[in-house]
Amino acid sequence: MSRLVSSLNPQQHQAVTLPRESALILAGAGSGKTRVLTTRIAYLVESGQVSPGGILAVTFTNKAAREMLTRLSAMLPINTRGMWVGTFHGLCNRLLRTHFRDADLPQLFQILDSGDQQSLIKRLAKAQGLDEEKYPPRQLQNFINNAKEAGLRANAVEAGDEFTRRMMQFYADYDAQCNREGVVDFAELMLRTFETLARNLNLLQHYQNRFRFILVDEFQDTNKLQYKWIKLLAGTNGCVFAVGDDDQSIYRFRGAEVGNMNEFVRDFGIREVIKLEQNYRSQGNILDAANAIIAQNKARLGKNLWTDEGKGEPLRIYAAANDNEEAAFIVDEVRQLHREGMALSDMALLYRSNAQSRVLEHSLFRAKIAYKVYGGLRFFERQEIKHAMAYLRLAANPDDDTAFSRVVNFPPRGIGARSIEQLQEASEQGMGSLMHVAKNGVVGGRSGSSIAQFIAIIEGLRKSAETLRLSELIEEILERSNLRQFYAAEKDGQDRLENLNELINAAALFADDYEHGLEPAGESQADVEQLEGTPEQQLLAAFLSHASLEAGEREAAAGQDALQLMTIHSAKGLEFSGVFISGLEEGLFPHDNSMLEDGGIEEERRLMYVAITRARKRLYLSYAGSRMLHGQPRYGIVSRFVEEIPPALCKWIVLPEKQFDTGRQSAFGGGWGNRNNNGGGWSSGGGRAPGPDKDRYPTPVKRESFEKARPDEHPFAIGQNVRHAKFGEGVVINFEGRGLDARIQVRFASDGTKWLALQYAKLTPA
DNA sequence: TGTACTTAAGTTTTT
DNA sequence: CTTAAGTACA
Repeated sequence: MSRLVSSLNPQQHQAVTLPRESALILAGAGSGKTRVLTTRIAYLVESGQVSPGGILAVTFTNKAAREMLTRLSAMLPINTRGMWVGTFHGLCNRLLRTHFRDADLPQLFQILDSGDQQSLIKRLAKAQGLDEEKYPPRQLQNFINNAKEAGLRANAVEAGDEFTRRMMQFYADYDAQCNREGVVDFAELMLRTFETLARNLNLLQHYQNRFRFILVDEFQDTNKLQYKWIKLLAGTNGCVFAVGDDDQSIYRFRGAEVGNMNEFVRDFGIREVIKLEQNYRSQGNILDAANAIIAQNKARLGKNLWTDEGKGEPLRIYAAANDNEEAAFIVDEVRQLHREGMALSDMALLYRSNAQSRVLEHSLFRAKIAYKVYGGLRFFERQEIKHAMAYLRLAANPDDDTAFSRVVNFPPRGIGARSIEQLQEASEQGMGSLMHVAKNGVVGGRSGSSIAQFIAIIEGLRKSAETLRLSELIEEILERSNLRQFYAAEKDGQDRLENLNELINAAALFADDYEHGLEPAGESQADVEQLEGTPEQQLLAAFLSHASLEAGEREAAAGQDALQLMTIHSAKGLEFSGVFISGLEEGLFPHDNSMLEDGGIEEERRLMYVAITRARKRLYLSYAGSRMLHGQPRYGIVSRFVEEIPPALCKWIVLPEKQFDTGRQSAFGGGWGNRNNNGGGWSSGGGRAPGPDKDRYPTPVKRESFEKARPDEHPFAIGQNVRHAKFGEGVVINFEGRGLDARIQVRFASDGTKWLALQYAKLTPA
């Protein structure tokens, strides 16, 4: 016992050893959050307060769940089998599989991923003759998911206007269709579980009694429904250990409600909020910068990170003339750090939006620096894998229309759009699923026989599914469907073939784990209802769930030492010795779109906070005076977030060969160091803010660029910094018209982008 | 049915 | 610029 808690700091210790009462742990970045969570579980089990079966620990990602399990098995001598540790959706899946009858689901219900969901919506919208212009599938999907994530069924959605009423109707039809097919989408997993428990008192009490301790990771990311779900399971006597960080709440756009933290304090009568503020990751200057930035936010619970490890190096800031130069700078610094012994894999290059990776990749590629981009397609999202899985889904559930539509004519077997339409029409007239009407011979002629062929393939697979091993079944799918032959004949099909073979491999591995009880779908005897069906069916269902719920890493091929490229969002939770935050320009980061939303800037600022706190030792911030965006140059000024960092923590990098002149500040680089001419001070500090050391780093002007950018007929240059009497400072980004009609477009630091009539606008060079 | 061209749009993402 | 999705045509 003492072994577990002896090396914890006082706050961690307090959190881990709390008596049985609900608590909120405000865990700052790098404060040992996962450690506290897992040690708490180990402590509870080891001190005999609960048996493993009484633990429910819930996370958002499979990765986090795996990490927790790995750490737990290292801490506890006993096996972790009886514990319920998983993602919200994984745990819901587990509950629904066990209680499929109470949930009104077929035993082998399928899970639709976002792509599947969208194709179902498209199919349905088309069948209803819904105007795609007025009701874009994407919007319908959002409407449905938002409603479900708020815990609302179609009949509960308030519809004030005709438009909403129509979407509500569609939502109802969509749900009906899902029920007919026996499929559930992600949000449905949560909502259905919630409803099943809420309406079945026996079941609810069983689980409320069972889960003596509920632990929630990344609590700030929970949506309304997830919070309701937690409350329901906790009941009146529950004990919820919620760990989160409001300052790292960056997922509002997908339904996360930071407000749940305050709700939680109120609903559960939390007496004390424990703050973990000691940081074990970053050096002092980095933490000071993070603290200073996040302090600008008003809506906070309040927290300040500290370390006893010393200040470390200053943050390095670089103002590039353009995106290419920014990339070149990063390449040089990465090289240098690598030479000094920092592993490439210990460095991250972060950006706000994926599109920014292109230029960076280009430079890295030319410089022959190994890099890895996160965020690509995942294994189970690949086209060829989805096709193979569709056959597998039909083997498990022939009424899965989404799977049917995907492969009825793939590989092409001469079933045209008209035939598929006929099937769909028949299906809508209440004649059952696509497979069902297909069997009834709705389509005649040559297509009819092709369809019969397809049915025969599926029927054969269904038979095989009863006897063959999973990997053998997939092997058979590849052969009988002609998928393998099809890709073998395609000119670029080689990779796809390899992936298909990998699928067989993955299935074999999965089956192995499953039989050894490593996969949670194999239920423990403690549960109310035993799983039914043959072992083969269970395994098949588990594998299909696995494919939907855990689509695989978004990581490129692993192994080699490589620089890590990713968006700031995907960097959350990770740490690196060296971190580059690129593209720190107004409009890009904070992103333009965020400025329209209420609280948008604060969310962007939290994103900046997350980015900064990824760094252990060295942190670079860079921005570019101009960058190509959508094929056009876009001129930017330095992000407000750079200005919010106390200048004393920063060192401005100016490359020797870039020192041209010490004249007035330019323009082109969006400020090259001194954005404000306040006597060398750099705006935010006031007083004796050091900013760039002028003796060593004269403020450069990049002449060539400056000259090129100045159209003769205008008094201002594109890229030039200007001052407006009312709007303050900004940068000229465009012109329109000539003479008295000429208008000038300026991106202001505080008021966004505006078009001004050149004749009237009182602009002065800044 | 498949290929070639046009057109529009372009934050962030897990399950 | 780049990509995805839709349209026109052989």
